[in-house]
Amino acid sequence: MNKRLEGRTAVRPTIKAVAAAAGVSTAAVSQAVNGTGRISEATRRRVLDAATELGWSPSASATALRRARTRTIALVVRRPTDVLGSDPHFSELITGLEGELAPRGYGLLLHLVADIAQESALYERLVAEGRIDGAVLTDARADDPRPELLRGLGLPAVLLGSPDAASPVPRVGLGQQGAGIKEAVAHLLELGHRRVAYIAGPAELLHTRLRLHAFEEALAEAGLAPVAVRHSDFTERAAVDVTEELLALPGRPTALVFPNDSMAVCGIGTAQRAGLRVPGDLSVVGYDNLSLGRWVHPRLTTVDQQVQRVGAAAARTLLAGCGEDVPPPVLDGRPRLVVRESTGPLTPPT
Amino acid sequence: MNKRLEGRTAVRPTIKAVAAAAGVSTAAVSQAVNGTGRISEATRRRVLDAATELGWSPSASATALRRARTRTIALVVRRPTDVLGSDPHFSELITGLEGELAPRGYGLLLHLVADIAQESALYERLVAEGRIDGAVLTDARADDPRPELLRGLGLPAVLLGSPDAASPVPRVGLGQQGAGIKEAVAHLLELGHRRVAYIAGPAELLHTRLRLHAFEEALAEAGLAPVAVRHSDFTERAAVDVTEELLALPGRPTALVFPNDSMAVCGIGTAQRAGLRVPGDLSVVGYDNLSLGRWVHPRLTTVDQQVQRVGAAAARTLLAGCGEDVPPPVLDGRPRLVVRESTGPLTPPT
DNA sequence: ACCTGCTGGTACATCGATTAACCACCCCGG
DNA sequence: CCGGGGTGGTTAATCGATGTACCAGCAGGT
Repeated sequence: MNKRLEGRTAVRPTIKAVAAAAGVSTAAVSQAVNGTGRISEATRRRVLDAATELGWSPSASATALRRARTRTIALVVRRPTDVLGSDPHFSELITGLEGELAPRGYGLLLHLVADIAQESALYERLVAEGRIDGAVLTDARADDPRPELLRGLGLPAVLLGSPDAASPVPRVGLGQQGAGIKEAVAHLLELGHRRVAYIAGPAELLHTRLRLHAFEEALAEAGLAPVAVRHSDFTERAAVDVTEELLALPGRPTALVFPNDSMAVCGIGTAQRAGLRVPGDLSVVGYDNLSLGRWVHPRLTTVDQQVQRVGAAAARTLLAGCGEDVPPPVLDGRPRLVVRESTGPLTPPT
Repeated sequence: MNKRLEGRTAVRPTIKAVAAAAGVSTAAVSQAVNGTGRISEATRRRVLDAATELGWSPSASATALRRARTRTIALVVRRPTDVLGSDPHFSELITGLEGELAPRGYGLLLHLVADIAQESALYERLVAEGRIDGAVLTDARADDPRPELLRGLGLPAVLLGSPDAASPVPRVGLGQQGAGIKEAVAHLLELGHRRVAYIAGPAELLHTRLRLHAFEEALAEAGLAPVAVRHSDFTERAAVDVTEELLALPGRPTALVFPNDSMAVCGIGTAQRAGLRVPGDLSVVGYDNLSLGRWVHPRLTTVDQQVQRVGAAAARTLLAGCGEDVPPPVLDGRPRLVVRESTGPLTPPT
């Protein structure tokens, strides 16, 4: 209070201070706080009181050093395509993760990288420095080097994506990944569409393949083939370019299926600019069920895949891998189509 | 290689192993790596070689314990309104921060909280545990308790917002915060609009006040007053509700100014659904220059405030506060209007 | 009286790195 | 031949918490 020279940094109390205040040894404090060892209820209470009195929490660095546990999980986002910005995916994922991590004292370390090589190098550094206890891998790809890498590094990890496939690390995701797209195609067919085009994500991503496969299969079951299939990099720019190209096609598609909602919204804008009515002349389907889609005009028909719940499940799996005692994640359900206004039957010009 | 029982976790090398490999003491290794002490160039190289050979990096926990420095910065996001998801703000901010933090070995610890009380409690815990070296405070409010709190805790911090005001912690942001809105109003007036309404953010946020004030001032200079001013919570839902209300007003506004782009997009959708043409019957201005806005129909007129650059500047300021030797941030410029298609003169129905 | 067993603690080594204090050695001038 | 001053390291204490090994004291059985 009346210290003349208030230091730049307030000195934080250590376990010693608490021990002194409670009149016990530091070992006793440790045991009282962690519930280990043999400590009478009376002294335990005395210690805890002293701790709150002094505002003491065990130093994370010291505990981490001693226990070789940092209570930190890494989430690395690749951003050549600025997935973080354009894709609501990540905010929802983070929300889901945090909901499970925070209550258990775990933190989420966020990093951005340019490509998968940088990402791998980053994991190696983080592990070498002992900065993290686990990692969440997003955007599973074919021949993904990361699961093998992390297994080799001995770092617990989960890979987001279809839970079916075998993998060096656990996979967490809704089952029947293709179900949403199949539903979307069925919906379009029912509306009378026969010329449907598909805008896919980057070819190297696993879910791109799964969904594309589902799309083609669903069409094939009706004896149809896609008017066109284009791969994209998830950017809004690509959405516009591809849409323009597809709309210029002879035998123009009457329905477009996009790999995410922001692209779908841009696709709608592009179609409207070209003088087409949505859905009168063109139906559009998105993916992810971004909240924005509920309010644009026309409201977006899209696929919901409950990213937030997947995030929560991923966190639990990871915590279990870190030796934490958590209830096993339950993840039922599958991606589901949400029908709104951007899909409909073709209507003659008024 | 031929170990029978490969442990779950690969044993990471320590400084001792490196010392042994290089034939020196651990002190020498430390000095070689940190460039401190007196070490000959020859042994230094030998040590560094041994380190890379073994794939050793100093343990973050041990270093943190010794140096009382974690090389971690906290970013806490309040999400009653899911700012993370709806606002591109955060992705850009994170991008800007990471660009400066990562090259210096700093990490970004991300947390989500419900309200400012939880946020304060979180800072106290993070500091008590010594988990972070600094914090980025977003969404400055009137009577913000956080700067004072963090100063009291001795934690370096920066507050994003107008750099003018005095504050217990440095503030980083573009100057002339109101400039963008003033430009927007001037633009609307020039287009002939006289009935302009303003949808503001939450009243307690500082930038809400600044912008609102700029808005009212700019109108007043032309001898006008706002048709209406409504506060909102940044959600898309609110955008729709407020827009519907304003459009039902007697003496309906001919131009709407929104506090962010996703709300503006929703506002446009709402107007269109009500049968209004944008911009023929209603002009709409957003804020943030979200990339989506470039592609919707009509393309969104908005205000760009270079969040990414602000993020970079914030990171530098913070790093300097942590004793890091960084070039001082330069942050010139001011928010600027980006005119696109969602604003225009009123046009008679065709 | 003496051993056993239990309760409730304490002393000390340890995790991995940093750093102040110290020292061995060599060169050189006097 | 000896002292002074570099050079190039080493030794040992330390950061804060944890956990093993140990010990004091006491009750009870014989």
